[in-house]
Amino acid sequence: MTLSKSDSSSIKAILSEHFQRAMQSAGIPSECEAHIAPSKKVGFGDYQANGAMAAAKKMGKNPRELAQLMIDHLDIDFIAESTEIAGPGFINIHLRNDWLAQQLQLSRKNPTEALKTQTPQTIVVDYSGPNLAKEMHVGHLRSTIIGDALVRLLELQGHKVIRQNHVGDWGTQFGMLLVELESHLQGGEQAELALKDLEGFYQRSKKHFDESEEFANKARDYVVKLQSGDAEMLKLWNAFRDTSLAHSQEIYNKLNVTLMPEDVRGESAYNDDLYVLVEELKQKNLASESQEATVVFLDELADKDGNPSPVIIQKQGGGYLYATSDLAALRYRSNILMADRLLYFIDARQSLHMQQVFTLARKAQFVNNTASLEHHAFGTMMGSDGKPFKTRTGGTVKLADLLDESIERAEKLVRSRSEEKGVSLSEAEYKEIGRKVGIGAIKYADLSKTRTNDYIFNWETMLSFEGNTAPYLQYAYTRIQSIFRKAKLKPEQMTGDIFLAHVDEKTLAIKLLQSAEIIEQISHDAYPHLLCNYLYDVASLYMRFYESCPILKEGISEQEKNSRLQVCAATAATLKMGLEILGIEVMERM
RNA sequence: GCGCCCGUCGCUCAGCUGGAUAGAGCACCCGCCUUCUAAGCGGGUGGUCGCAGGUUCGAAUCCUGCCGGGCGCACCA
Repeated sequence: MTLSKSDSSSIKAILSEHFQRAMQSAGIPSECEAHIAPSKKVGFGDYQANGAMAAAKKMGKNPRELAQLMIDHLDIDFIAESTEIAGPGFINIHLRNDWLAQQLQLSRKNPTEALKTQTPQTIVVDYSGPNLAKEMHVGHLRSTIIGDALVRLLELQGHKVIRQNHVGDWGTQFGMLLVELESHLQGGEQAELALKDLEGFYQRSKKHFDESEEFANKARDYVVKLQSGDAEMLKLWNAFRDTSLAHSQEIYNKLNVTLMPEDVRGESAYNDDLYVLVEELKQKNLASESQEATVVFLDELADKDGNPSPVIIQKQGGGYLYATSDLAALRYRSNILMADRLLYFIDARQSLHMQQVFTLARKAQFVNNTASLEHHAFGTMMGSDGKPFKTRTGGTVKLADLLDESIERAEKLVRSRSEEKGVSLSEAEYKEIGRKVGIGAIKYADLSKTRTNDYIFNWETMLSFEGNTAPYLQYAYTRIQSIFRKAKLKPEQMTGDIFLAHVDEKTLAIKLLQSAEIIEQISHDAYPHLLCNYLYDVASLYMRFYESCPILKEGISEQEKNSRLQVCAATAATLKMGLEILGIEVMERM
């Protein structure tokens, strides 16, 4: 039998299709599913089909007998060496070693082919979005790295991905910032220098605003001038914006995040759309005046008593709010960027707001009917006390400081470990490894937690170098590299047949062949922790294989050595690909 | 008050489109380095899955109600 393209996508897909076919021939109603899943226990085969019980229930038959009937109609000899019925009607499937070996060999030739989507889409991803008035802090970490992981994953699948960094570069606060900046520039100072400490600059201008009536009045005046397009103001604003954006870019570079200056499209970009947008909403009879503001009442989000949910789109005095610019951005992304999916990686506290904006955009037909609007919310980073992560003195933790501390701690750990082992690396190597491990640890600690939940930040856990951490995965990778160095071979050059003789080889091979399933799932649900868990499984199974299957040692035949080296190469490739999706770098040694 | 999220070994977290004996790391105990990096591997101790009902052949997972914690609910973003 020849396998179609979709057939070859994953073990699960192949088994599902064949079981479905068998169930059909066995006269089982088509709405019944095979429910194929990897087995959780060693004794239960490699995969299992759990659908017989539900189908038997529906048909009023004995589940074990029905399972037998399914097996009788099953044609999976090419992939499975045996099947057996267990318990109330589980079908345990034992996969063929030669088939797995062959699949692994195929995947070695073109590792990313199985990941490619059959239906490429245009996907706009909104993430990071810092407020340019202040320095980036820990609160920006999750949006930035989760969004970036999804962007990388979707691009790997072959989608057209458009990054949108919706920075806060507009609004009343810029009045006071521009007044403050102007006084610095008039004193002959360069913008870069004046804004070196962005946080301090913000605090000082806030202080002046609060304490000086004259300063405050000037600030209000500057806002009006800026928003009406005054050239002097724009020049000042651009100086501020450019400097602040450079700060963010520095963080992105350090974090190994793919956002670039051209991905920035901030609130200011929609300034000219806001008036028009509000007028349109009025004309469509969606917006009305209420308590001197312009408000849209959404019946779709009404409470129990039927009170509609209010969304203010223009406040008293005519100012616009973030709901208004979010709507403008939504329309731009759907109509101009032609997005099939619009992904938002924003704090869970914005859930109601996002729901309102999405509902309103649909109602006003600002977005294409078929476009998928998705808010992928996430929880908060907490300190060891279970409260939002703060400095010892209760202040906001700057992202730059957090990253620097992590790099410093990681480098120190790498050095002390090397000294213990008597290994000595060059100064440059220590720096590079420290950076990769430090950044990797901080990102992985975050990405490996379920996105929607709050999580507790802990230096010791994430840099303990044990368990489900970035360093563990990086270490597994370097172990493999070390073998190839010793064998004087290159992983990518390995060819020839693979044999899966040992049970630990087989288990690892099955796991390696599951990467496409995982990637596919994450592309829908946007849960990077699934990838982390998968990679941890891969690394753990590799470590086990490493212990039980000697590769370069005496008494190993050339054929076996070559086969095992290919298993190593496949593992390294999977680890590297997975870590690259997460934006975590690997190294040759550590 | 209404809405959203969460409650799983001592700690940090998986598992939640219902499936077999609830998993992992840390901590604790016992083993494994003259051979591919011991930042590793194997084994063990430890859990009435917040509580109570319900649906089901089967519930940590679905439904209802409580208890406990976090967050959000009109002019900041």
